[in-house]
Formats: sequence, structure tokens, C-alpha cells
Amino acid sequence: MDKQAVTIYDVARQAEVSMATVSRVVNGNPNVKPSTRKKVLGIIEKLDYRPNAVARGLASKKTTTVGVIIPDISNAFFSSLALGVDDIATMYKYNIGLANSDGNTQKELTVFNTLLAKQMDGIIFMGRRITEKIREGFSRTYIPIVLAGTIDPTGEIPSVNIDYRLASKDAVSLLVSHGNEKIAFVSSPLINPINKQRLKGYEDIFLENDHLSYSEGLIFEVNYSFEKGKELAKRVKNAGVTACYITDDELAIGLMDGLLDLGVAIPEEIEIITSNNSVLTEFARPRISSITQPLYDLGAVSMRLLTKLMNKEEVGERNVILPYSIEEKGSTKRII
Amino acid sequence: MDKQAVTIYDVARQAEVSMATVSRVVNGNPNVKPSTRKKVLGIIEKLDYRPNAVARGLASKKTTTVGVIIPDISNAFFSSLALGVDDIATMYKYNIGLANSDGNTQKELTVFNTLLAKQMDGIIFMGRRITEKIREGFSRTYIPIVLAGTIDPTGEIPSVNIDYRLASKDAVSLLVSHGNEKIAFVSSPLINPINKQRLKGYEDIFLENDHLSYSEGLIFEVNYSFEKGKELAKRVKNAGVTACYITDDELAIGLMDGLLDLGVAIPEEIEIITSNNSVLTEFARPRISSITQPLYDLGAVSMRLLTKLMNKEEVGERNVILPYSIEEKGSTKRII
DNA sequence: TTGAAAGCGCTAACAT
DNA sequence: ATGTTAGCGCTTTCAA
Repeated sequence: MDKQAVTIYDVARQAEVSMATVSRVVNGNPNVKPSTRKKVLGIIEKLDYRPNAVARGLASKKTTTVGVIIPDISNAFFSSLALGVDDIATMYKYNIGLANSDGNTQKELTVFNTLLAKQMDGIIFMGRRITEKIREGFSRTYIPIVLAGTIDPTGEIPSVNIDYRLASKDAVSLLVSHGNEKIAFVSSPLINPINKQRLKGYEDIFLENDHLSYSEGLIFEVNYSFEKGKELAKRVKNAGVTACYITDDELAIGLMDGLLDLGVAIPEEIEIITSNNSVLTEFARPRISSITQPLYDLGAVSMRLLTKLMNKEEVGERNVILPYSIEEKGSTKRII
Repeated sequence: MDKQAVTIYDVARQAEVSMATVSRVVNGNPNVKPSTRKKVLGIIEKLDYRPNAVARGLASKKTTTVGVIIPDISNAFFSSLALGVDDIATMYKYNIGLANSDGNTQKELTVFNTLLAKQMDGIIFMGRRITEKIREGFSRTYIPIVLAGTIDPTGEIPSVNIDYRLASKDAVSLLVSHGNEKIAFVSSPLINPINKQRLKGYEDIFLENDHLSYSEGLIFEVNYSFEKGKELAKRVKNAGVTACYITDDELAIGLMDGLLDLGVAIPEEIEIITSNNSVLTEFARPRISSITQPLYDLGAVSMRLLTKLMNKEEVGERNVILPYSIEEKGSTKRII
């Protein structure tokens, strides 16, 4: 049936050597006489033989495939990480087993289990938060797991992130330096530990600036999405804020969109700064000032870390923190 | 080493049945006495046994995973398709083996081959065009392949698309109905068969409208990307066009961005309509009018088609055409 | 440098 | 309804 019915045995027979020898040349084992190697290679070419990775996986207990669990592949933030993961995976000859979790706790667990069943050599996990269930799932296996752009409050699981708290503090600082006194903190669900960190960064500002007063009324918590941001515009406007720090780009674009629809001038009347600097911030008008996270690198470094873990190499810091910066664009005032 | 060292044999022994019986209950084979089934299930639970999918794959010659080849996972167009693919794959109990091809012909072939080596049950291919090399690769295997949002000019390979020619004709028609006479066709590389179709749609307009004259100077061909679109703005403006049809959303946003920077009023001075209606068109200001392609469905239907092919079910049309529509937003004039 | 042979964990006839 | 027994295609000792 399968056109690819050529097995290692066929090659061995035609090359008049044993399977073991064929296996050796395929795997680059040096203990093969050059002349035999050449002969085997010739037959491989002639027969168009390609090793069956499944059989290989069964025999060697390695699949050279890593699972990637992702809340939403169509989200610019996560897909940028995924690109970084894929590139490094390819570089190290790994394939990707992709699983969308919809950010659904139950589904995260399900896909994690099927990924385990498929014998992934390691797992990159992206999620909004680490639930007890998934943590328990993680603890039932020895295969390495790395969190990418995802915080485990306990710090037990290797991860790659930026310092969200410091970054949001810096972002809000910028707004403060522009003279803003009523600054909104617009956040996707605070149950997400990253958002908790960001809120702390926001609160840090009030500790250092006596003339500012913290108010519950300045905290807005909604769901992730363009639409939710848009719906929020009226409330934010009515709160009388002159600036907003926002935890998600889509949310930020939605909010800005809503504000513009309400006739609010940006940045003149309300300044906006967001968190992820995804391409979306470039596409909006005005362009949205943002914390710049190294999205691609977040994914790439996670995958690199995972390769080390899979190879049982020595790794220094298992909770990697990457640098960030603040990029001022059109949605904040340009102070001269 | 592995915490998951439990095999079907362990379960069989403890449940005091044969491996075959365990296999039967795991696979839902009805030929098992309820009481034994219950006993086996109990042991499975107790031992936390999870079937090894690799061994299964080797024995059954089915991996229940499908390969997805994608030019750029971080591109909104493709990642939306990918989401549709993933959802339907999950629904049919398939996993996804993802491979980014960078739109690179050579890499497409490489990843295709590794996907084959990993014994994917089927492949979803997204690309800008089908090269002879990849076609040859396809022809060397019997596993089903479906093109998603990708045209094979020969129509040999099963595919799911919209009627790009008709869609672009409709889009340009709208511009004509608004009184525009100099309408630009701004395209990513025309070597892409989809763009060729679109150009034909654009040309169809001139056949039906005698007062319009086709001119080479109205055709702009650049690379995919926001930046390229932006760079193009001056040339487009200088060409004196009053409207543009654009083949890619990022390109459209870039072009619009560039035009706005040049002080061009949109849609008053130049109307813009694009092709993919990705979320980006919502994020831009003004929002960009667009052909609406059912992105998610393009992926979902492709995957559904692939499941039929993998099951050797009867399929009516192997080259599926999905409906599209035109959505007028802020970048085209609203005629009352 | 090469070969023989024993699995890897499971499925799928074939028997019973 | 259940068990026996070959493999699936490869890696990997262990010998030679």
C-alpha cells in the first residue's frame, strides 16, 4: 500500500551487510569502514530508503519531538513565541507536536496527557496560569517541561519570562513622568499570575509617589479580547483617567478603538501604554506605546533550555528572565 | 527512569487476563465481558496505565497525527487557518505535527520528508505556491494531502479555497461603483497562483467596463509585509490612483499607514480594500474594507476533508470552494 | 569493523 | 469472550 515500504532490512540485504551496519551508517556511527558506508549509502539512495521514525522511537525511547501546549495559536502573542520555539526546535532537529488548549484548564490536562502518550521528549507549556491540576500532571512525569511566557508562582518549573512587575512599573512610571495623576490599570483576569505581578508593579508606583493616590476605581479587570476592551471604553472615560496601562495588546487596541469612537483624543486626552508590543501595536493608529517583550526570544530561549534539560546538561538558572524595554510610540505624549 | 514504565503487560498480569484483552478494553472493542472490562479498567486506573502511542503506531501503522506545513505560524492569516485545523483535528482525535516552512521551497521539502518519516497519517499543506519539487515529493507517497488556502494550478491535489478571481473582481467592482477610474492592483509576488487569479479578477473588470482603461502602471508587485506596503505608499500616491485593491492584509495596513503618513485622506482621497479580513483589518484605523474569507473554516474544512481521505471515505468534490463576501468598513466610501 | 539477536509496547490475525 | 503468537521497523547490547 504505502509507497514507502522500504525498510532497513531491504537495504541490508541489497548492500549485503547486516541491519546493524545500516543502522550505524544511518545514525552516523563512526565504526563503519568507509567503503561499506559508501556502499550502504548508495543502496539507501537507490532505494530511496527513509528510516521509520516511529519504529526508531519505540526502539530508542526518543521521538525527537517536543510537545507545545498553547492557549490560542491564532493569538499574535503566543504565535510569536511559537515561531521562536519552532526555529530552535528545527535547529536541534526536533519536531513540534502542537496542541491548542483554548486556555481551558481541562483541555490543558487532556492534551498534556495525549502528548505524554505520544512520548514527547519534552514539553513547552504556555498558559495563562498553572492550575493545581496541571501541576499535578506535570509532577507525574520525568520528561522535562519548560514554561514559556508563563509564570509558576512557586518557581518549581523551569521557565522563561521577563520581569513583569518591573516592566509594568516602568511603563506606569513613564505615564507618571508625563504628569498623569489618574492612571488606570486595565487588566485581563487577575487570576493570571502575570497580571498579579503587573498589578504589584503598578502599586509600587504609589509607594514611591506620595502625590498619587491609589484607588480601587482605577483598576479594571475584564476578559482578554478586542471586544471587551472596546466595551470598557465608556467606563474608563467616565472614570476621568488621563492615562491607562493595559496588560494585553488586543485589549489595548480595543480600548483605544472604543475611546476614539467616543471622541477621545489619544494621546492628548488619554495616554495609552500596553504590554506585549506585538505587531498589532504597529498596525493601530496611533501606534501604541508598549513594553517590548522579546517574544520570539521568549520562545527560542525556552526551547533552548528544553534541549539542555532533555540532554541532561547542566543548566545554571532554571527560571530565566529576559530583558525588556519601553518603546514610546504614538499613544503616549512625546515629551521634549 | 520514566515514571511511566507501566506497560500493557503489567496491566494484563495484575488483571489476570491476556494482553489482548487489555488491548481490547483500551480500544473499546465490544467483545469483552462487562465484568472483565471492569476489572481491567480498575487495574488501569490503579496503575495509572497510559498506552504508548508510539508502540501503537508501529503496530497499527497509524499514528493519529497529521502534519501541518505552514509558511509562517506567526502570520495572522495562516494561524487562523491553523486554529480551524487544530479544532477539527481534536474533534476527530488527531494530533498535529507542526512544521514552519518559512515559505522556503527547500525547507518545505525537508519538513515534508521528516513529517513522512514520522508516519503522519495525512498532511495539511499551506503555502504560497506549489513548486515542482514539492509536487514531486507529494507524488512519492500515498498518504492523503490537502491544500488549505493554497492553489494547485493543476487541481490534482485536494484543496479548500475561495474563488479568489471572483472575489477580487467583486472587490474592484465595489471600487468602480464608487466612481473610481484609476484603481491600483497592489500585490504580493505574482508568482503565487492565488495572486494570478486575483489579477485575472482585476482584469475582468476592464473587459466589462469600457470607460476604464487597463494600464501596467497600476499594477504594483512587492513582497509580503507591512514594511513593503509602507514603502510603496509614495509610488502609489504619485501614480494618481483614487483606489487600491490589495492582496494581503499586512501589505494593506502598511500601505495605508504610509499613505496616511503622506497626508492622504482615507477613504476620501484614496479608497482601500484588502483580501483576507484578518483581525488586523479591525485593528487599523480606519478599519479596512475587505473580502471576507472564512479563515477558520478554510482550515476546518481542510481538516475535515483530510479525515475523509484518511478513512478512504467517498468524497464528492476534492477541490472545495467556500463562499466569501465583501465587508465594507472605514477604508472605502459609504455610498448612500 | 561487523553480525546476531533480543527487545521496545502494542495490534491483529488466528485459535479456542 | 479470551488467549496465543507473530510481527511492526528499528536500536542496542553482546560476541566475534
